[in-house]
Amino acid sequence: MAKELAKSYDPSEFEDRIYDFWLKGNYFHAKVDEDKKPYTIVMPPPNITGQLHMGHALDETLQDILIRWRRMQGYSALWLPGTDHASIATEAKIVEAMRKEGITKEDLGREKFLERAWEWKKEYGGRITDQLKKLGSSCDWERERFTMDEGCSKAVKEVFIKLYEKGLIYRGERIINWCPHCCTSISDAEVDFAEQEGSFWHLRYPLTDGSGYVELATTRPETLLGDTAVAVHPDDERYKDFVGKTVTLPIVGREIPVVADEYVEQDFGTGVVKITPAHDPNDFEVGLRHNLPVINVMDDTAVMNENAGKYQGMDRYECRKAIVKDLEEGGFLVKIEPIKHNVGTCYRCKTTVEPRVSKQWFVKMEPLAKPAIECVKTGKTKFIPERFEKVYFHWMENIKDWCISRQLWWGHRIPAWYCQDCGEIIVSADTPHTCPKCNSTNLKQDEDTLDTWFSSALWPFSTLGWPEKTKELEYFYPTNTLVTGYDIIFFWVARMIFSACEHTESQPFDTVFIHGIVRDEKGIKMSKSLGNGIDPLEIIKMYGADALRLFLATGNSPGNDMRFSDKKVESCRNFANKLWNASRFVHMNIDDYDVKNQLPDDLTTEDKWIISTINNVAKEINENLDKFELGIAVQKIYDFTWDYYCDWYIEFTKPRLQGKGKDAENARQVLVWVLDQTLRLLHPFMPYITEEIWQTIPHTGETIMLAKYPEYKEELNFADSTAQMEKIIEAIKAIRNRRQEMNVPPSKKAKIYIATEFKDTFKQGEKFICKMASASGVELGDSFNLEGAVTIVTGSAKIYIPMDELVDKKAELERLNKELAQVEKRLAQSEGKLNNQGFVSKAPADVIEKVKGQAEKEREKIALIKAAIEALN
RNA sequence: GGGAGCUUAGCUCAGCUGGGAGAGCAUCUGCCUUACAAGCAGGGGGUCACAGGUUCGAGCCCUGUAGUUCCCACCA
Repeated sequence: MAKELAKSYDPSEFEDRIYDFWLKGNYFHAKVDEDKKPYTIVMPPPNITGQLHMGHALDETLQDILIRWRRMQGYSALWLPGTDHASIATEAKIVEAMRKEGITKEDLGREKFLERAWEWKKEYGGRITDQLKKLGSSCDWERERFTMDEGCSKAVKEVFIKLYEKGLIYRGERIINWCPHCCTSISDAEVDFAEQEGSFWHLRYPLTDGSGYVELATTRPETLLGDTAVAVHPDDERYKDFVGKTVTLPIVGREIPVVADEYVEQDFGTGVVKITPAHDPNDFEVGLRHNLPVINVMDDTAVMNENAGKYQGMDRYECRKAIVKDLEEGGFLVKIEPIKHNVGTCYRCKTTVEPRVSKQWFVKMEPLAKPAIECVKTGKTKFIPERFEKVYFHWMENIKDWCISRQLWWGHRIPAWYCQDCGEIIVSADTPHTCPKCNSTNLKQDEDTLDTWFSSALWPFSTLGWPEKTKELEYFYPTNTLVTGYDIIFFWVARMIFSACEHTESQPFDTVFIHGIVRDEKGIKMSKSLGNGIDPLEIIKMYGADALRLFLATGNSPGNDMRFSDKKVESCRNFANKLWNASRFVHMNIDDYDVKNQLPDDLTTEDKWIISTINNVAKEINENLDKFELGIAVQKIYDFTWDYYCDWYIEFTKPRLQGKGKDAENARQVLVWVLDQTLRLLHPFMPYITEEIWQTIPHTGETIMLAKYPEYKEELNFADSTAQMEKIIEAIKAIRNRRQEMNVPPSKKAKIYIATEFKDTFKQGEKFICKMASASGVELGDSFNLEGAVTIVTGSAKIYIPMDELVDKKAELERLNKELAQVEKRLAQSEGKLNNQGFVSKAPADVIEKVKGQAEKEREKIALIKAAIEALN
């Protein structure tokens, strides 16, 4: 550790060194310690394909603040890190790399492909965690996990089998969202709706008996090939006679029934809907109700299949064009109407999703959702801010079954085998060798893997050893705080809650602390495609991790988005520099002495004032942090450091430090003690700079990370001294103000006369007034009669500055009159309240007292100003 | 269609349970005062979107309106 501080603040000089120091000291490691209370955060695992972005930086910063704070408070604070295998994203990356080599997944085969994937993971999977370290994240790296490691895989199998045996996992033919690009099913949550320009093709389907036709409209004419009915509303008078008849499907020539179904809205369009059960979720339901055949007309890549007749082999959009052309030629096309409509797209690749009937595995959600709703309703888990609970309830209460199978190779393979002889399904953790039903050995495992979120849903407990009853699980679980963005409440938070309720009979965490997203300077969401992302690592290089962290913590309120701003990060860096220089000042004054980091017995008024102030700040900060008001908390330390410690206290010590005796020694001790407290308060927010400085000042302990977090102590509360110092500061400010208004150069000193009843207070403040308000001397008295002096009135004193030659009498009168008007206005307000019966009878006593006091002061001030005006005239 | 957030200084935003509006940046003025010009001191700048209501008292609570952002559902 450095013994002295460099001349200027250069975070790049020490941040990496400090992080290594922490790692070497093993300070991030949380032990099962029955003498301490546990505090646990599991990190939302970033994708192994990920690159650190501002969203991570925010998420990590908030978690690190909480964990460092609790650790300093004496908790056994565990921040458990890890990464997610991200099946779709990772598989896509590897397939893409292979494509460049000219090979496909199929060329390679499953095993070889997985070998490659694991190679890739080995090579790049740690990149994101290395980047997290730059932020100063104090995660317990010894406990780092991966969603596909042995333990997590075991948990996944356990859960799958448990749910299957309970009948909560089933396999069935349902309509699902299919991504033709990723070639896999995706869950409802993974579909993004995007508004697109499209068309309404109005078509005529002739009645088979030749008695006319029905007109209907579609946005996807190519699905006509899979139509198995047209539907009308049962009450629709217009089509009453049509129900039961058949129409002949244009081009195809298939005879399909006209059915009546409540699903159809009479008022929309013509009131007739074509029914394509294989390619539309609503139509699928209609099909079930009317026993309609399901004709799938596309293959995995959305290319028309053998059921598409002459269109076979065409891409769905090619087919659309061809069909429209044929319909037009056949006289079936009435008109084309341009429309804007929402189209489902794959959240990973943005390809338009094709709804499609397919055999998949599902989780039956309703029985799982119930306890999960209860969990939040009863407050076992609460959201911060609370409004997100509404979002959560709405989703949970309207939940549909979860499609969990994916046609991918990278992921947890579904632990189900099919007997090739009798069709029996065997779900088992270990590979079965014979069919329990027919004893056949001809078994084949399901080819599919599970949705990535299936394993992430178990993260809070699978990472602690579940299903084993480990001592870690016993001690650290349920976890305390989950910190994440509102954008993954459905994907992840909700699923963790119902999984925990089902499998651990407990909430996974007691608080979900939700934050917003970091937007760019213009308020636009940062995205790869727009190229407006800002790389946190670049910002760290430029300003330091502490500055970035301070920026992310400041001005950020729970659940709200924030804008990135270079300027703000810069001003945060400036704050770091301020702290750095204040510390250098302290060093200048202690390095040649043997200074103890403890408070002396005899404290001056200003010592008591600064001690009392930071003592109360500590109290408020702990309260704010308890309520997850991180932004407010850090603002208070910022203000204390800059506005109290630097601007005033350090200045107060300067005259004392000139001296040699006990007073100077005491000042040195208080300077160090308050700096130490400040560094501790600030440490969770700005860990690097606080450690770097702390190591250079007198301290006990190895690291500030394990120093006790300051808390309020009654014996350090000095209300009287605080009131006294406030009087002096008010006077200094008032004098400075007047001097500047009159353009008096700082070099010109003037004697100050103070008429006050608080003579002791101002006697003590004399040296400060001289130094900080450019006074050559101070004279105290009950009243002064000074011709041509400038008069300043504060709440506790009347101050005169005799500077005849500088006083512009007219301007001075003007100023005094202006001030008089202001104070009179104030007084009118105060008196208005006091004369108001309602106020006097209903307002709380302390408020009434306060207003009375104000009115009193205002009257005094008015009298003084009037006297000053009198004197000038 | 349903729901949520936001609207406060020129800009970006804080403002915790209702009790005399704040910060950073920008701007203006004066300062190289030996920790710091990444700084010091001081100033100017606000009908807290609008309209009602509750209250002794509203930036804060209630109702409505407008603008704006987002989420959910999805209509063929």
